[in-house]
Amino acid sequence: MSPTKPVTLSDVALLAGVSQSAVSRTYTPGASVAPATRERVVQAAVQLGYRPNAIARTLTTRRSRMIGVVVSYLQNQFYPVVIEKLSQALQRHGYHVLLFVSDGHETGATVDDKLMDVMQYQVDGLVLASVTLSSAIAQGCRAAGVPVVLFNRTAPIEGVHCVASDNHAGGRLAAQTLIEAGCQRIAYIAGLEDASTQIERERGFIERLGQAGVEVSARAVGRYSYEGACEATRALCSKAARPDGIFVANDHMALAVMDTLRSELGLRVPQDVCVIGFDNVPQSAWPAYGLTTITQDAQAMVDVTVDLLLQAIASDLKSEAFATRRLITPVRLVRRTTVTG
Amino acid sequence: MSPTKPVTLSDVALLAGVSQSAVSRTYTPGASVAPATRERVVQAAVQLGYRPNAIARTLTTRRSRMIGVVVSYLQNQFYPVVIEKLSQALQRHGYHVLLFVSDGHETGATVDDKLMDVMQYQVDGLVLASVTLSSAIAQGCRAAGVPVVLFNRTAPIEGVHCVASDNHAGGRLAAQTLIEAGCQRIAYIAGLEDASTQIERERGFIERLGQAGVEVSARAVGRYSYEGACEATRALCSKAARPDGIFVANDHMALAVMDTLRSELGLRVPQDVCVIGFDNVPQSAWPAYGLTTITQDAQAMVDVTVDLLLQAIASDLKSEAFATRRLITPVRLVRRTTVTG
DNA sequence: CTGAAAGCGCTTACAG
DNA sequence: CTGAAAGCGCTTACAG
Repeated sequence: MSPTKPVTLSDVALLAGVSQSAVSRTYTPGASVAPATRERVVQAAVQLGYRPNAIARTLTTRRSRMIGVVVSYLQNQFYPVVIEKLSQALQRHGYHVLLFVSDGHETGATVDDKLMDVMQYQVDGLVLASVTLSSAIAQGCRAAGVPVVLFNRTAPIEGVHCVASDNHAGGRLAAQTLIEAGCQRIAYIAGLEDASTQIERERGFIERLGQAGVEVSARAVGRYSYEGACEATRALCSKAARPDGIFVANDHMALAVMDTLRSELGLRVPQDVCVIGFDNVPQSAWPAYGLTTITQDAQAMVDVTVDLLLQAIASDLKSEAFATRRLITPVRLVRRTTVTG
Repeated sequence: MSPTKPVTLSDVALLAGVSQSAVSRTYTPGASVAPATRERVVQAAVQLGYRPNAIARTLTTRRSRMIGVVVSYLQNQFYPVVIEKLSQALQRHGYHVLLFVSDGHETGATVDDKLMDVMQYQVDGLVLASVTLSSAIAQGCRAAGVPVVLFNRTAPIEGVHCVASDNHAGGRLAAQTLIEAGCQRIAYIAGLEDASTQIERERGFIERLGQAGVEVSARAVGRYSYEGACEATRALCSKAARPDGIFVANDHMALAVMDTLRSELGLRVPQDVCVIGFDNVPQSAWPAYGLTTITQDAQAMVDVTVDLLLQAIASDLKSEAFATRRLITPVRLVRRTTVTG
């Protein structure tokens, strides 16, 4: 099983008795090759077991057909779902994903450094789906000439595209749902303080609450992690007047909130406290939770992202200008069992 | 924001007033460059914002420092965990992962075809963590000269390495646990019939049961999916003598089994029926489930995989022979609340 | 439709 | 320690 040395284009040309150009054109869609020539090339190619070298092609065409995607916390099931859909959508267009998992514990500088590695692979585009990433990096990548889209996140950076759902409207919906359920002491569990998604959801929530003349009775920070959300729940419920309704910044944390409420604090959901989340991850639908939540349509977000990327790449190719896009996907309430009414 | 044309090595050489070789050596660890030369190169490089082109380097060195990883079903939380750990371990060694998500619904030929795309990117190694993949593909990739390791799976293919946990011992442990709990009618819910992992777990299970003089009272196939497991549970419980103990081929399905048992069938776990899974995914520890399970140490499996890959790549470099490895990671019981006793 | 030639951005013997 | 040159495997004007 000694690795045989790879068959190259010129090997094929030799065997087929044609020029390298002819072979190359045979594998370039739309190039002009006589049927007879193509036939001989193909025969030689299969005989030799020829596989074009995508790396060499990248060097000459300056197109790698690779998209860098950066994520951080895969425990939150929203991200695996996104990776799966994104990867499949990209594959359908002949692209592949170069994955980069940023470790949440590292400092910004380290992450940014390692991310620059990804740039060295000449990715044709970059999707940043990590909340913890500095905005500087997005700017840096864009400056390097690669289209970048922030996924499930926004930032007012010229040239950096964003795809997110309507977090503000979602926050409002959550508030309304809790109000209509008759909750009196409404609390909020935040994600990471400076995440745009977190900020928008909270803003919409507070705004709608305010319109009904109610204020958030308590607030804790769950940092987007399961453990953090458990702690936040304990903190909230140790107060004098425990909340009877909680909006949690995402489902992943909301599941932790429910676990803590029921198993640790002996409280019933929704009888003692209503819980509403955001994202609609697969587990939210599992009977053990039946979480009422605001749906974020991952498929729509992915489709929009791929479309955007493809357009941006095409524009780059023709050196056309391509305006910065900030795309917002609609959101809707999914009623299950964790909010009364 | 017009994409500036990238700075190349020769730009740096020009500005620094040295040869390309000098610049190249400055970025090649261990190459001999005079400190003064290096200094001038580095200065020119930062001034120009130079980033080495990993694609060009790959073409000359024949090492891409990319590892292809193939997965299929990311709903099963075991895989996101693996991807995260694998990606991070690889990054630590200067490698990156080219991800390929195979769609479970496609036919083998289609998948294999698309997988061959990944090969065109000259990956230095391949880890196949998809149950549904044909073994032919593993063989094909290996023949192309790339080290391949089957992850969480085994196959007796010369030259194809395997990393899996001790599924047979795990199956035995599950049987023993159910027997000791006093279960009388013990059932099994299988994954995908022809998956090696599925087969080994079941074999160990049946073997240990046999030693205690008991037989599997019922068996259903869950196909590794949540929905499949729900159906399997219904099928099992519609029989005359419903099982009082179930070993489920993995945790992802076991959670579905518990949901169906409790919410749909109104049965208590473990009072009415004991449930034991395999993998120890994060959700199994969540209070809503508290699933008793056989732990598969993902970190250990990943570490072993990376180690193996690195060794195989190094051997290839020196054109040394490298014996086929089949590595088995130990397994252990994690008692929580779904089995009595 | 076809081929010869240059070039993509690097690395690596080979001399010096 | 350093540089000139060849080469990695492809694509792409440019002639014909």
